Amino acid sequence: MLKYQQIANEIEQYINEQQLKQGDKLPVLEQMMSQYAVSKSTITKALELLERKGVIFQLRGSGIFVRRHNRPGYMSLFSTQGFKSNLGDRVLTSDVIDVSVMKPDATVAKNLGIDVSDDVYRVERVRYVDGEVLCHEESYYVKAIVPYLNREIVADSIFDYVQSALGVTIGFSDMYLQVDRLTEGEAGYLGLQENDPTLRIETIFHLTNGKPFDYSRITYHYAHSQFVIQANGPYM
Amino acid sequence: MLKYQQIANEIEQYINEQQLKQGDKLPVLEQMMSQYAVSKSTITKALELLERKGVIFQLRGSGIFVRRHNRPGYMSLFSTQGFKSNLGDRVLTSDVIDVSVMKPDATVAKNLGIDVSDDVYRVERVRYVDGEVLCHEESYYVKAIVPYLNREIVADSIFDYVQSALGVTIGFSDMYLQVDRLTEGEAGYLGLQENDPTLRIETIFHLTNGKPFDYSRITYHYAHSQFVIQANGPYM
DNA sequence: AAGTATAATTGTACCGGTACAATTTAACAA
DNA sequence: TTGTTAAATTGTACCGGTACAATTATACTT
Repeated sequence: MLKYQQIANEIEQYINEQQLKQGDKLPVLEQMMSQYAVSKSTITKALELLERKGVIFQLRGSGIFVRRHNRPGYMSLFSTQGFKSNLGDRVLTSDVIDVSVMKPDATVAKNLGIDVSDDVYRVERVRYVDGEVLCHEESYYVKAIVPYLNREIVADSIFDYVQSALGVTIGFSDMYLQVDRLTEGEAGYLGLQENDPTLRIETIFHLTNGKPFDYSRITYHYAHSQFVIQANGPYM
Repeated sequence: MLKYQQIANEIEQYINEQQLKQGDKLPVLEQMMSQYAVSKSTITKALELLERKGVIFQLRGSGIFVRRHNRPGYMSLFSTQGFKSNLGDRVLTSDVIDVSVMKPDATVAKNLGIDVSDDVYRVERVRYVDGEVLCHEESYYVKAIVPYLNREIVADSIFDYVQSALGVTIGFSDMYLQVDRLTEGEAGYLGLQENDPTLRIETIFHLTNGKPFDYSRITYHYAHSQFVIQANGPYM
């Protein structure tokens, strides 16, 4: 692991262990430099990472401060989207409904930038947090990139698998949000009524080289999905 | 304006003017260095800014490439949240319902980190994109930080005003998302029916020094609000 | 006590450099 | 042609430095 990532992790761990609150001051840059025995720019990169993550904010002339939002119940939108799993102490489980190889329809092919004759894995799941229904997910993986999946892998974290077993690294993703009403089928999976409100998120995950490899449609249970996004400045 | 911001702007402008598409390659780092006559680290900072904004992605050993999402109809979630106004060519207007000074209730005071005896501005608006109802907004500004507002200012962009006229700079914000049903009153403003689905977003805007100065509750028209979020890597 | 100028603190912008890892291209061999 | 190896390309990590702007603390005045 890179130095600045390692340092960022240690600082975050320190904040959690010491149970620091919003506004609490961290050691100054110069002290961190000597503590971790690295140059200023390395510390700066570590802090920048934490700033983007919403863990700290920096104020020139003053210091480095802890940033915390004040609503414990809310999940980070990105944590439910394959990213860093900071659901805290909450447990994420899945019911696997389908894992199969198939040909994509026109919409799926377009979103994945492939041909309708190329193979994809189709995965359908219902996901739970602490036993409560969170969402229904239907996702498609480019088989040329993810050559093998099974129910066991899919029951756990697919992203951990492709990352560690296949050495595939996720670069960026485009998420499309929309509020809508549930169809009858979806309502069944979520234990709700047809036409109940829902948040639909379609996401296209790209590798670091820009190639799409996963297109997923998620339908959230409106009562069990409260999200937080920590944004930075006018320049985000 | 800072060098790296200026360069970032020029690069983005170049991409738009040349109508570059997803995957198109930009000049290499070294050429940019000589073109703008700055050091490598300055170019790197400019590119990093654009990467966070979702405008480019960089691939070591290969080059710098244009990133574009492929759904023209969708608005960036942050552009409707006071941030960079890249709604493209779409026009944002407002009906001002209320601008008044008052004492906050307990909830508002808590979210703004002030006392119920402190003054706040209350602003209520209905917002439109290209004439269609987008959302109903109710927001509260700490009067100690924003000492004066009127209907004219509020009809335009409040953030531009506080930024330019008051010299106040926005640091970061916490956004809380939730799907729910409309109340009768809200439905009236949005031209919808009671119990129709809606996206509610509460946002707390902070200054660079970490002090909250704006707490707003926005209720979106489900049929006219489609959002895109361009996220970066597992480390966001 | 309250304001005002001054100095110390502290993070950010920017420079210029070395080493390196990932990718692409070129050269080569089967 | 096809696969393999080597070399060139290209962005990233990390170092160490100077200058500076924003904040905070101090000393000084009134």
